[in-house]
Amino acid sequence: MGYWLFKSEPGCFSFQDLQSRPNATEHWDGVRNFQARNFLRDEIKPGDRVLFYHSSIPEPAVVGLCTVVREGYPDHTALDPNADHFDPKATPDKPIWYMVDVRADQALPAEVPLAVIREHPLLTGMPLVNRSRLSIQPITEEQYTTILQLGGLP
DNA sequence: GCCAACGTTGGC
DNA sequence: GCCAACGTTGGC
Repeated sequence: MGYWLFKSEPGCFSFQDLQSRPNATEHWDGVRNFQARNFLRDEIKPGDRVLFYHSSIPEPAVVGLCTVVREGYPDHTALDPNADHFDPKATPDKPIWYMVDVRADQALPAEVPLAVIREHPLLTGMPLVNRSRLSIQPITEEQYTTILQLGGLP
């Protein structure tokens, strides 16, 4: 099973937004970065665990837990001229961009702020610390379980 | 609002 | 294929 961290600006799409969706599921669309695309298309599988991270706010933090419910498939918003992340180079035959579907599991009892992650000896290898701009990040099982403990889960 | 990091674009 | 210019992200 894989472990991942997905970033989102809560003003755009928050963990609470995800929880409020039918069945708490949503398409994770709009990713327009090739490295993140490769993870979405090739590596992220149903059942993988995801940490939901809120970025670009005064105290950025991991706030909730999700599970992947559908593996990568073409992100049709790239084909829609009226969509925010329209890409004129994408076609139905060569969609370029991919998305997965995720389901919210639960909010962490306590948010885990970036400042805490930076200082924790087991977490300094997380991409958040060195590659903060990558929007879909692979993490280890140890990093995942450590964040859960910091967030108040057994 | 600033700035560092880094990804993308385009000229050659 | 290189590299400078430019745009975006995201922490502070």
